[in-house]
Amino acid sequence: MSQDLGLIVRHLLWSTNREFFGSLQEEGISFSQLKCLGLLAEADSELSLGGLSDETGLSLPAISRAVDGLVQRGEVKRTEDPRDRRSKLLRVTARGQSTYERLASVRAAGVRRFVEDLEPQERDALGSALHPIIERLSL
Amino acid sequence: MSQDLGLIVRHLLWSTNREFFGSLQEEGISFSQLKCLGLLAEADSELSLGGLSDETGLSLPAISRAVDGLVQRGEVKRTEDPRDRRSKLLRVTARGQSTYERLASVRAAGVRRFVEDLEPQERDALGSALHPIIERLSL
DNA sequence: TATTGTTATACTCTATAACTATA
DNA sequence: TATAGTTATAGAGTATAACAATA
Repeated sequence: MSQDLGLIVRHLLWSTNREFFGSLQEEGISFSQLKCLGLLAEADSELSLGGLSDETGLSLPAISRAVDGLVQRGEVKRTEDPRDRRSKLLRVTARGQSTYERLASVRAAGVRRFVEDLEPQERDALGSALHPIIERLSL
Repeated sequence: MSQDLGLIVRHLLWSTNREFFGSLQEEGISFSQLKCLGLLAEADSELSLGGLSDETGLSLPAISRAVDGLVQRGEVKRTEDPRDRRSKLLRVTARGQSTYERLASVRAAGVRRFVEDLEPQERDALGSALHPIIERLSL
C-alpha cells in the first residue's frame, strides 16, 4: 500500500522533472533558492537564515548567498530582528510568492494531467480517499 | 481533487527532502548522477548518453561527466554500441541498482511513515483507490 | 565567550564551444 | 557532412574556514 503510493509519487515527479528543472533555469533560480523560496512561501511566520539552513540541510554560507540573490531580485524581504540584531528575519514578497507558484504550477499541471487520464471511477475513489486526509492534516 | 493529490505529493517530498539530499551527499552522488541512475534503473532497455541527455534535459557534456563518475564507481556499465560505434550503451550494474534503491528507500520510508499515521479507514480507502490505478498503468 | 550571519577560498558541477571518431 | 561523445574553459554554487557584529 505504501509501495503503491510511492510508485504514484515517483511517477508524478519524474513525469515533470525535465520541464520543471527547465523552468527553474529559465527563471534563473537555483535549486537551493527554490528550497528557500518554498519554505518561506509555506511558512506561517518569518524565518531566520539559520532556520532555513536547518530546514534545508544546506550550509549557512550557501543559504546566505542563495537568499541574497532572492533579495536582490525582490523575491524575499530581509530585515534585522529587532529583538536580536545578529539575526535577520526573512519573508517572501508578493513577487516571490508568485514566482514560487509559477514554478509549482509545472508540477501541478503534471498532477492534473494524471488525474484527467484516470477512469471516472478511479478518480472518484481517489478523490474520496484523499479529501478526508487533507482535511484532517490541514494540508 | 488534483489539488489534493498535489498537496499530498508535496508533503511527502518536503518531509524527506533534508534526509534525502543528506544521503546523496553521504553517498558522494550528485543530483545529476541520481537522475541518470534513476532513469537507467527504471529503463527496460539500454540507453545512450544522448538518450539520457534528452530525458534529463541536461547537456551532453554534463551527462558524459556524470556517467563517467558512475562508471568509475562501478554503478553503471558503458559499452560501445556494436551497430554504431560512435554511440555508447549504458546499463546499471547490480551495485548501481542497489545504490539507487538505497537512496530511493529514504523517500519510501517517508511514504511509509505517512501511511502508518493514517486512520485505518483512511488507509483502507486510499489503498483501495490506488491499487487498480497501479495495476492498470503497470507502474 | 557564544551565536548569527558574511566573506574568502578551493572544489564540484554545468553549459557553450572546440574537438575526435564514426557514420 | 552529420552525428555521438569527449575535452577545454568559464561561470555558478557549495562547504570549510576565517571573520565581523551582537549577545
